[in-house]
Amino acid sequence: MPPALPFFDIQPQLATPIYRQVMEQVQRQVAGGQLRAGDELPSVRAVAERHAINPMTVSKAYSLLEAQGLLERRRGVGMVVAAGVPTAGGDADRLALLAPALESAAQQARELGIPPEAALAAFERLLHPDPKETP
Amino acid sequence: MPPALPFFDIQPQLATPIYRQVMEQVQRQVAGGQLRAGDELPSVRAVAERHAINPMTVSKAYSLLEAQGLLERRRGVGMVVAAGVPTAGGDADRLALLAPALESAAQQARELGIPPEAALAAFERLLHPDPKETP
Amino acid sequence: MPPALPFFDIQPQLATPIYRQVMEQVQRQVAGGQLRAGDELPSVRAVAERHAINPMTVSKAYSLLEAQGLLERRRGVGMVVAAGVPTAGGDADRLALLAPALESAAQQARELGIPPEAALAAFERLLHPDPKETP
Amino acid sequence: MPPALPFFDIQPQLATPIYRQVMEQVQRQVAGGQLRAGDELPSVRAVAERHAINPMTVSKAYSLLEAQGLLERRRGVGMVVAAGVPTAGGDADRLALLAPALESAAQQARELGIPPEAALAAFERLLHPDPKETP
DNA sequence: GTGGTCTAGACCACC
DNA sequence: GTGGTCTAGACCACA
Repeated sequence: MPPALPFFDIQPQLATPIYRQVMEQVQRQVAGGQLRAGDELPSVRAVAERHAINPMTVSKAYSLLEAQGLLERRRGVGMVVAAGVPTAGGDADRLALLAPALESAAQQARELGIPPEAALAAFERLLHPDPKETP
Repeated sequence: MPPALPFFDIQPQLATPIYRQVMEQVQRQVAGGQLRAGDELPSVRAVAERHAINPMTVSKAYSLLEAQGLLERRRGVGMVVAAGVPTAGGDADRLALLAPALESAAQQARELGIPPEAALAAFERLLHPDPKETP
Repeated sequence: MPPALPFFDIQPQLATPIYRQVMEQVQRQVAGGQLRAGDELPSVRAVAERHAINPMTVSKAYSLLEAQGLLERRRGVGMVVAAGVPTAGGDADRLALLAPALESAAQQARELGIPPEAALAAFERLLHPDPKETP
Repeated sequence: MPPALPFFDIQPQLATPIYRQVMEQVQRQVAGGQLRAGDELPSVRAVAERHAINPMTVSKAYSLLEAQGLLERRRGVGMVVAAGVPTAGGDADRLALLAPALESAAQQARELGIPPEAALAAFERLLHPDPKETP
């Protein structure tokens, strides 16, 4: 039982379509180990109501993840993380998933003429967001 | 004379539309100082042929940049970086342009369960890509 | 240029959802060689109008086939059979695609107590449907 | 006494709903003569345990067959094949029940470009599955 | 012209 | 309760 699933972090104003935001977050949470084989996902309707979006949008995300083999449909129960999925990807796998975002950021830094040290410092600040949130 | 413009780095398979890839790269190169007021841009036709994309796509990007005041149309010459454009943004400005990419990468790293040090190390490797390119 | 694409054979009254009927027919026509790498598919709107179904239904089929790697989206052009797809599957591949249908029919024949010869004869009649259509 | 009922052949991963798989198999075994008027069916609970499915699913199938007049509920005994049911349909009736499956297979063979002889041969192989199972 | 996304709502099917 | 399918229609983005 996943205790208090944080649902998802949906931002409709982004260029990335909502259904893709859902897909990518599930993919990363599976790769990161927050979601493991057999874990249930929040129901289509629950997610839709929570974020005030259309159930079909959520359903689309889930269906595509099912087609990818990441989720399984349990009739009358809902969607669960597929059995064959490794509990957590190796470090290399996870870094591979992060690579595109880092490459894009690095290219932008270069185009902006920002020195590597400055870019690194800014990134480090974002990685340790708010120390006082863990009392 | 812009010394051997590297044209652009166009990837049609990305979700980001091609005309936006062009726009963003010009914007960043101007902000970063690689492109300065008066510099010529490669012709629409040249860019289109080089990357096997539709000339209308390049033209659309240039036109939107012109509407933004970043480029100017010089009769018989082509597009040049507009006169009023500051030679290079301040450090804060440039970091602000980089911030969204870094935030996105940081969020992904967190969701993937990648420790900050590993993410930083990977980023650093990408920021110093190939030492022998600077002879 | 595929000369006079026969579109698809859609039967809304079947239990099989329409989007699956489309998917399966494309898959089989690719495996059978009627559709080859680079061939264009009829546009979403054309198919929808032709069969009086909703464009989204067709779009869903195409999108899933794209996710499978069988189709590619050409921006502003439409969907084409993906480049990496083999011109026609080997005989074994094609028979493998046919197997489930044959197995199901064989099981039903057994359950119905129909002797193999009778089932075979009935099948043969259906495989040579209408000799006078080739004048 | 039905001699060692083979229960059913249930495949939850198929698109066909489980209760329909049960219904169709009973219908065909009655049409084929394997099940005759008065024969007992395995209990709901037994079927459910045997195939690890929900008892309500089996019950639904039985109830629908009862509504069709194919089965009868005998107090304290369970479901039996109804009295009025003909011992076995005529050959034409049974072939009519098989026809849809054969038509579907024939269409698929055509779309796959499989020559009739090859399809027939494959079908024949499946109809004579395992000679040594009849000792 | 092309496909993509999202909505609102209906109805179905399964468990 | 669960997800699936389809519709009608709007609006966007790309080439």
